Amino acid sequence: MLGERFMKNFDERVWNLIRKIPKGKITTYKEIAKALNTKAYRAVGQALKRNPNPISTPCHRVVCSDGKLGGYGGRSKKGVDKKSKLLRKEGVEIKKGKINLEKFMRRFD
DNA sequence: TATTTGACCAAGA
DNA sequence: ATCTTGGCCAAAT
Repeated sequence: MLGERFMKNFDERVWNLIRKIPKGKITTYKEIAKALNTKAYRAVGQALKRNPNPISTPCHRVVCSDGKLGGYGGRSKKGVDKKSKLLRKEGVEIKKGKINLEKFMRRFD
């Protein structure tokens, strides 16, 4: 994308994508990497952890490819619980700690 | 410059 | 269903 040309670094591209996820939808670390034409799944997680602005960047909408939540605010149980709550409040169903990806995934085609 | 560190992923000795 | 392993890549140390 031409718009991407002016992006500074990897982290910022990740944050920008996340801001596009609407309430009630989620995406995975892998999908983000794919959208950026890279295989840096892990680096995506790191980027979220380094998220400078949790207010404008809804990092709770990013989960693992197997439907499990992944981490939030360091990978404490408490953080994940919070992530779970936020998602439910937005309408995302979570059964047995997992999300139905088919149903809630936001794709970046 | 080199090594270490992850909020990951997929396959399975 | 859970755990281990090797691979992956950018940032931090």
